Amino acid sequence: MTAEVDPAVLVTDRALLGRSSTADRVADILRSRIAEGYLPPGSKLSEDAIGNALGISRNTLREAFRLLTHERLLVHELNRGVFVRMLTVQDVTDIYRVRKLIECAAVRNLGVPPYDLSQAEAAVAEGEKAAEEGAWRELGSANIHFHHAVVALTQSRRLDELMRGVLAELRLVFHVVTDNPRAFHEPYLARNREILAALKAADRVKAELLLAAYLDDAEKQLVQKYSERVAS
Amino acid sequence: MTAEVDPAVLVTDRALLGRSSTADRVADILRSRIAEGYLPPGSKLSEDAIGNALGISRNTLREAFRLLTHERLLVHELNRGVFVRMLTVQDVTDIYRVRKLIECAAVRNLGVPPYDLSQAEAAVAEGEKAAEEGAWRELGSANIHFHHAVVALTQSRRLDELMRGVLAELRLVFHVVTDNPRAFHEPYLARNREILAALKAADRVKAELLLAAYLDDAEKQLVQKYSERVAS
DNA sequence: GCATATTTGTCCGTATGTATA
DNA sequence: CTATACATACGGACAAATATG
Repeated sequence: MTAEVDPAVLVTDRALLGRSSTADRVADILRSRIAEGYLPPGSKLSEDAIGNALGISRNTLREAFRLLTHERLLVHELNRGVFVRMLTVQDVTDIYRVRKLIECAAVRNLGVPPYDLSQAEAAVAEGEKAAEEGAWRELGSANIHFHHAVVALTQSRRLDELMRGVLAELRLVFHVVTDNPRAFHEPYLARNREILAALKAADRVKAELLLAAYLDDAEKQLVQKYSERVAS
Repeated sequence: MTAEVDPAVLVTDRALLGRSSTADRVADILRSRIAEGYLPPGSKLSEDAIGNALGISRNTLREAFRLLTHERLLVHELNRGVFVRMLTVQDVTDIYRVRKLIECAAVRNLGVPPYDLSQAEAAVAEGEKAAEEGAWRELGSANIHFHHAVVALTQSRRLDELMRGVLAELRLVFHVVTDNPRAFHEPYLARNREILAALKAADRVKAELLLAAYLDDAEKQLVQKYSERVAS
C-alpha cells in the first residue's frame, strides 16, 4: 500500500474498524458530551471550532448535526447555527405525559409470567452500586435505565426507540435543575426497587400504581424546579 | 442565485410556499412519491440519478434522505445507498403492538368530558364521503386519520409524531397487500363510527374494547395477507 | 445606520474505499 | 481477479445572513 503517512488514513481506518460512518461516530461523541453535561443546553456548536477539534470536514460535521437534530438533542436555527436543545416547561410536561402513558401501559399489558426482568434488575443493581459509591449522577442514569427496561418489556422496537429519545431529552432537563443530584435522585432508587418487587410478584396492578405515583411526583418536582430556571 | 431557469422550480411549485430549506421540499416530493406507490418498497434511490433529476446537489439530497430515513420510509445501508423501506412481517406486528398500546391508553387516560372530538368526527365524515364516492383508497386514508385523531386526544406532541410515523409506515404495508381496497377498508368505517359514538357517550371502557378488537382484527388480516407477499 | 468580519448555506471537484457484475 | 459503478469524505469556493465594531 502507501508508504507515506496521510491524515486521511486515520479516518478511513476508524471507519473500517467501526463499520459505521464518520458522521455516526462524531454524533456518538457529541451525544455523550451532551449527556454528560459538558455541552449544556443553549450552547452554540460552531462548525469551525468542532470540525477543527475533531479533525473532520464541515460537510461531515453537518451530517452529524443533522442526526442529533433529528434526535431532538440539537436545534437548528437558519443561518445562525446549531445549539444544544433548551427544553421548555411544556416539553417537560409532555415528556411525563408520554412516560406515564407508555410505562403504565407497558406493565398493564404484560402477559402471563415469567417476564424477562433481568434488565430491570440490572438497572436497580446499578443504582444501588452508584448510591454506595456516592456517584449520584450515575444513580440518575441508573434510574433512567430502569424505566427504559420497563418499556423494553413491551418487546417493541418502536416503543423502545421512542423511550430512548424521550429519556435522552430528560437528561437535558436534569442537567439544568439538579444542582444537588443526591437529593434529587436518591429517593427514587427505593421506589424503583419497590416497583421491581411488584413486577417479580406479578402484581401488575400494584406496579402500575407505584409507577404512576413515581412519575407524578417526579414531574411535579421537575416542573417546579425547572420553571424557576427557564424563562418560557 | 442563478438567473436561468432550473428544474428546482418544479419543487417550489409542488411544495407549500414559505418552506425554509431545499431539503425539506425534496423530502416532501419523495415522501409523496413513496406514499403514492411510485417508488415501491425495495427501490434503490441513487444520489446521482435523483440529484440530477431534481437539479440539486448531492449534499442537499443527502439531507432529504436523512429526513426520510429518520421517518423510517427509507433505509440506509453503509456504502450501498438508500432504499425505500421494505417492512417485514415483524414490523407489521410491532406497528400493531404500538397502536394497541397507545390508542387504547389514549382513550383510557381521557379525563372528564368534554373532549375535543372534532378531528375524529371529521375523519369519520371524510371516510363516509369517500365510501359514497367509491374512493376506497381514500377511505383507507380516512380510517388512518381517525386513529391519528384518537391519539391526538392525548394532546402530546411526541405521541402525535410517533403515531404519524407509524401510520406512514402502515401505508407502505397497505400498498403491498390491498389489491382489493374496498374489501379491506370498508368494514372498518362502521367500526370507527361505533368507536366515535362510544367516545361521544363518554363510555371509555366500551371505546377501548372496540378499539382493541378493531386493532386485533386488522392485524390478523394484514399479517396473513402480508406474509403471503413478502419473504422474511 | 453603516461597514466589516465572521459564520453559515449551498454546491462542486476529487481522492479513496466498497460492493457488485 | 478485474473492471465498473457508487458511496464516503475532504477541501475549496462563493453567496447570503448574521454578528460586531
